[in-house]
Amino acid sequence: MAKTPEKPKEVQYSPESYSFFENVWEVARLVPKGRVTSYGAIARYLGTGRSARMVGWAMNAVDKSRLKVPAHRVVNSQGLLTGKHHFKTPDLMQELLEKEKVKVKNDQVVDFKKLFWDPMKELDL
DNA sequence: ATCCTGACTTGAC
DNA sequence: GGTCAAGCCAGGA
Repeated sequence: MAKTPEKPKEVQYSPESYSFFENVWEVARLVPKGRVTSYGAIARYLGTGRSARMVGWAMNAVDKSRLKVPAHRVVNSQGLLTGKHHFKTPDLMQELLEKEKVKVKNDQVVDFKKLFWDPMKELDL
């Protein structure tokens, strides 16, 4: 299957699943070393579907929550380090990735497709 | 309360 | 391969 067109299904935005941010952090923390994932993948895994922006927002909240989340392993669907500018230093994200043997060229993850870690595929396997 | 912005994604042109 | 516009929801002014 190439891909699923779409199917938002029911968005579980119940008071119970209000821990959206926590879920994001949890999933992000599950990303293996040397792998990367995308905001949309996490969002979809959580069932939010198109609200991938909130994932990024959750990352911003990470710093506030003092939780240890490898935000550098989360990039956009293109494999571009869009969030690098929000790190302590703009180059920190790339350095962290390179430290994990992830090659980054021109703010873009090399072999992103290969290193891509899909929570839905890996966790729901 | 409204309005604007944003670490995004996808479809259409 | 590009660019443009719309959908998404939470926070800050």
